[in-house]
Amino acid sequence: MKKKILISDIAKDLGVSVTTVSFILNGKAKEKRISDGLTKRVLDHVQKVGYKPNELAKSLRTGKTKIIGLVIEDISNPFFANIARLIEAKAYSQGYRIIYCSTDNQPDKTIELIQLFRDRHVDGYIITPSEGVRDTIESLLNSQLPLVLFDRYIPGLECNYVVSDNMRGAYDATAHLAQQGYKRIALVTLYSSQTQMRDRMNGYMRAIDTYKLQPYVKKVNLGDEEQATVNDFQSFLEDQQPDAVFFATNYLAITGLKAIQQHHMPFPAVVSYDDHTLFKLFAPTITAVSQPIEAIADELINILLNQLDGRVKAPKQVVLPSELIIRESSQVQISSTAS
Amino acid sequence: MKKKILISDIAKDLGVSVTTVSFILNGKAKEKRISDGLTKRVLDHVQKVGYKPNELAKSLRTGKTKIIGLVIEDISNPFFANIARLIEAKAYSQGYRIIYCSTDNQPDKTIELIQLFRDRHVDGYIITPSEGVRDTIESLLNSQLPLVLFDRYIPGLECNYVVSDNMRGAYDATAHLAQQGYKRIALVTLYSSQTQMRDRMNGYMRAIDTYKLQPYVKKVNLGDEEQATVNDFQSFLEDQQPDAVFFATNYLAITGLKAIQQHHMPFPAVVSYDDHTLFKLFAPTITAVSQPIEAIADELINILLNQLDGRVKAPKQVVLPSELIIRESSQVQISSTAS
DNA sequence: CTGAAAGCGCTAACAG
DNA sequence: CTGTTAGCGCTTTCAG
Repeated sequence: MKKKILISDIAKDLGVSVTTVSFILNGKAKEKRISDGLTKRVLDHVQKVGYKPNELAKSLRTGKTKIIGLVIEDISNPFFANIARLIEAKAYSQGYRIIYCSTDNQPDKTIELIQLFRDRHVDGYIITPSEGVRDTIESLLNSQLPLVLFDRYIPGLECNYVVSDNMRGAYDATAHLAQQGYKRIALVTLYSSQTQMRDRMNGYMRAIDTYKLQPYVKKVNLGDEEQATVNDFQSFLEDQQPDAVFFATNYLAITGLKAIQQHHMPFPAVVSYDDHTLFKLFAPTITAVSQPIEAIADELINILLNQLDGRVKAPKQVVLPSELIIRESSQVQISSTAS
Repeated sequence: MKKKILISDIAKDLGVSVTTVSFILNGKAKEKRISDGLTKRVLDHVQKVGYKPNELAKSLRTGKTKIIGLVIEDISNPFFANIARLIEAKAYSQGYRIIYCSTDNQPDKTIELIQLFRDRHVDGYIITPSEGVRDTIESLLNSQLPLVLFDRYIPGLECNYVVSDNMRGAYDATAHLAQQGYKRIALVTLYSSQTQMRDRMNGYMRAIDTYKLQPYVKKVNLGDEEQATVNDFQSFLEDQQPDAVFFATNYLAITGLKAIQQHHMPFPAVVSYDDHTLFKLFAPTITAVSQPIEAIADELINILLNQLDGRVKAPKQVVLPSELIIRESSQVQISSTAS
């Protein structure tokens, strides 16, 4: 069961040179005009003795690792986990593996992780950039490393990315609430000037303008303890008495729902950016802006693979539409506590 | 920005030998009696020019990759994603990276993935074994590779594992339902003879015996399309008219809840094995058997690190208690459709 | 078609 | 304390 067979062993076994074996193993038999008979003989023997080339040596020699580095905000967030899952499947079918780390959206950690992947010579990068990593990304770009950002991008940086149409999604969500007759529509978002948050804010504001409403914005810290955030929400709800709340991410929505339920306050209308498996099971079911997860994953991996194949392309920047899935939580009229 | 600096470059720069530099870089300065002055000089210079050793070459040379292979059923399942998250953090702090793949619980894929990791010379393995992978695991064991299984184990195989006390958890859940006065308590589980499923079944049956009830068991296929499973559930519910249902996994519970809601049937009592962030927000809130995720992750990584450190240990088999979190869904008395 | 041989960059005997 | 050097296992010129 020892895996000690070397390419030289199999060359010796068959009385041929390692070069020949190497060529055959790397599919260059035809190109190098090696006879079909020999090719088959080698392949059969390799199969029989179960020889597996040492990928490490291969990588050292070729500079290719066949590994993609996935630098993601948080793998335990269903949105990211689902994307990771889809990317993994695609990558796998192309012979690439995934190595990943979660950044918690902390710049230091993100920078360190990217460096780590770089030390490990991953072939390509898929990254959700946190704030303050522009230099690091630029350095990757300068080194011509295949790279694609997602969920958010870095303004002004010529770079592949795949994001959803956050502005439009947020506009649609807010407009929908306005059309339902809600007057005090609040936005709950993060302290963050990343593009996805900024765009959701802008979409919200545009709808507020369109419908001539007043904005009510609550910002919270991503890192805070959940119960603190819950309390924070509750005082916001009490102070501002919104009759509808648009949450800028699904974990904000979840925390918000906790706040609402724990306090047994009148249930405001609710819309979440990002859907969640269970939102359709809630009572009431939760209206959500659903990002096209599959399309995002597809674009990501395609862009990256194209780069990896050396088809050097101009930066590709993809903005995919989100879909507003209207459920009960934005239609219940029981709670118009509007002034 | 080119990262082309070699260890020989820095040796040359400083007029010392590569050995010296290598020793210093690997923390063997003291051991090799290299002067503090020189050590500092080297370290400073390395810092200054930003030299990073090529990890690939290092790995090829030492046989260590500092990578842990995580072979998991499905990274998009919150239970696994959360464990992955915790493992990642621990591993990271010890200088290990994670490389992962999802198996969908398919034997072929699992075997292939393990082989892949092996080719890549990962230093250790954390695996949720699917059925039919005994030989592969044994081969890993024979090769003395650090390895720990979790969520389920392979009966009769002397091997590290970390699981929760599935039997007890299932017993507690079922007993709780019985104590609440439910008479027709159904178990919804998978077609699977893996240990975790088998033990949950056994726990259920023991409670059924204890309380002298009749068992009602529904098995479904993991791979089926969700809507098919939903329909399947519905006919089961109609046929058997259980007044309580114990779901053997949280995704079964979620699918089950969909079935119940879509059909607007009387809401039976519900308990889920595995908790879920949103279960406490449901109406009714969902009673669940909660696995000690942090403890599981801790044990996993500790066992693995101990092995990686060469502290060869006798196989360690850890069974952690689960906790029954009683919420509304197992107490609502509105729907005792008991015969 | 095939073989010899030069590395990829680093570690660690071994010999000063 | 330090330098020389032999590989780790594989790919890939460059000559046959």
